[in-house]
Amino acid sequence: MYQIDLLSRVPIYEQIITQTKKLIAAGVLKPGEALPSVRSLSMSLHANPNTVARAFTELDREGVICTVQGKGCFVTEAAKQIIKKKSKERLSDVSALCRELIAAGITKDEIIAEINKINTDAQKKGEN
Amino acid sequence: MYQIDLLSRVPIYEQIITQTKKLIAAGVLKPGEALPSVRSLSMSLHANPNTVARAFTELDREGVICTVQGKGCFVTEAAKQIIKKKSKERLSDVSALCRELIAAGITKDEIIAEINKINTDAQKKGEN
Amino acid sequence: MYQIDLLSRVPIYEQIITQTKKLIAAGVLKPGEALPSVRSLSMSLHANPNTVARAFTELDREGVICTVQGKGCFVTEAAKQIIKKKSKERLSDVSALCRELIAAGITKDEIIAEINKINTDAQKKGEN
Amino acid sequence: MYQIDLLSRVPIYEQIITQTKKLIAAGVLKPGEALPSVRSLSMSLHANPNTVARAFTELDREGVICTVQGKGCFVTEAAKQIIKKKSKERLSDVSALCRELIAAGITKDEIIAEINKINTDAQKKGEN
DNA sequence: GTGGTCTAGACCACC
DNA sequence: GTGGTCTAGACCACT
Repeated sequence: MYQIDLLSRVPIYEQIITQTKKLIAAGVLKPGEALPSVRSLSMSLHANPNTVARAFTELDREGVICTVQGKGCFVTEAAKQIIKKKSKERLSDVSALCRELIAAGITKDEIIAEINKINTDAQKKGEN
Repeated sequence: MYQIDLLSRVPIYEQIITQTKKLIAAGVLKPGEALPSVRSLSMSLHANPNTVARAFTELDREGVICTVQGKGCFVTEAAKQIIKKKSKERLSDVSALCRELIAAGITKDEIIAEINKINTDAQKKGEN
Repeated sequence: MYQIDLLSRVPIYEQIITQTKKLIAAGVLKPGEALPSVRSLSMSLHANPNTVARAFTELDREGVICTVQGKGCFVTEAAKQIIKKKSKERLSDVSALCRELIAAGITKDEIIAEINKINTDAQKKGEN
Repeated sequence: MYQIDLLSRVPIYEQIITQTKKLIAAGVLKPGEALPSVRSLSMSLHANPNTVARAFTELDREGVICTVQGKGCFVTEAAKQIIKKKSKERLSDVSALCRELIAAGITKDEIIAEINKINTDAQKKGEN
């Protein structure tokens, strides 16, 4: 289910957070459904249980999942909504990155052309 | 000349690299021209000379500046070209970031609208 | 494992880079294997952790090792290949040095004789 | 007469020393002949007079030239001989460099092939 | 004056 | 535990 790159410079716990959100946004993990346990996930990802736990703690803090002592973690009803809202805030990251490229001589058109290359299949998956 | 945020989570040396490239791309620093000395820049930025030196070393390695022992660091003739080329490679970062947002339910149009907003700002700034 | 001359005019970090490559080329450090940690190596070499870290950063940049945050540095699969390729580029250094000696009156034969002397030593050492 | 690369990582004073020796070995500068003055050479090389003076001081120390106060610097009778002797000592540098390459997987034959590529014209020039 | 290297020791993020 | 960043201040080589 999860695709983690243990060698990436992106922290593993962050990759788990991103992947989990992607799975929820895509409808693979539905509200009320249980996430894999920390122990099983850490084993299948060859990651440290602490690392997985850290990711889940963060997702819980964001309200995307809720942790039930002794039972596991479950996707909240509001998960998709929260994820979309958080993502909207990240439009400023896109903005900042593009500003930088534009300052370096890349044109607006080149950037937009790159974005238009993105497979629209992804849009279908993400649709509410 | 430089605008550094000492409290940012972005490493200072990286900010110096980015800023320098921006100054070169904007034509503030021209080919053949000397950069501020490591010592003077470190003082004006309230940063450590080592931190500035690290940034300059990296810029030298990229071919954007050329270091001359005992004389200083100078913008290379190919600097602008190298900066643009490096930036083009980063279009994939934009793509990856946008894919992520799209997967979370943001539409391409929202992203492109955001970029169009930026662009008009950048055009004004680019007139310096 | 490492043999560093702290008094040499060759920078310590460069000696560490060279030594590490030598250890990999000789098969002492194998692909996938972990290098000594920055801290442990710096202690055993009586060098500063920063100096060792600088060497490892450079080796990572060259693709010879791969750094994993919180876990350590590991020899890459392509390490030997990269090392050999980099060394081939340095054949021009040999050429330049020899040209200089030839210009000063040393004959090619004297140089080649010197190299043949080395080679037999190296073959013995290479059996480790 | 001199060909100096002001941007090279090789110190300028060292380049001047090497070039001077090369000119003497090639017979362009003959024993008893005067070298260009520090002032004129520094101007033609766009180098600092101190830098040229440092090179000449070193050449004087080695016995390759002799400095006559108020008259200039002159090639000594023993110059060629001294240069050749010094160069012979540098065969160990070739040795060290080659050892390194061999340790990295380059073969003796590859190195010798590279050396044989060197234009033998250079040998004629260097001949006593 | 310039940049290059190194040390000592700190703090952070990640696993 | 690991590596990444930064500071403070030193010493050296080069111009």
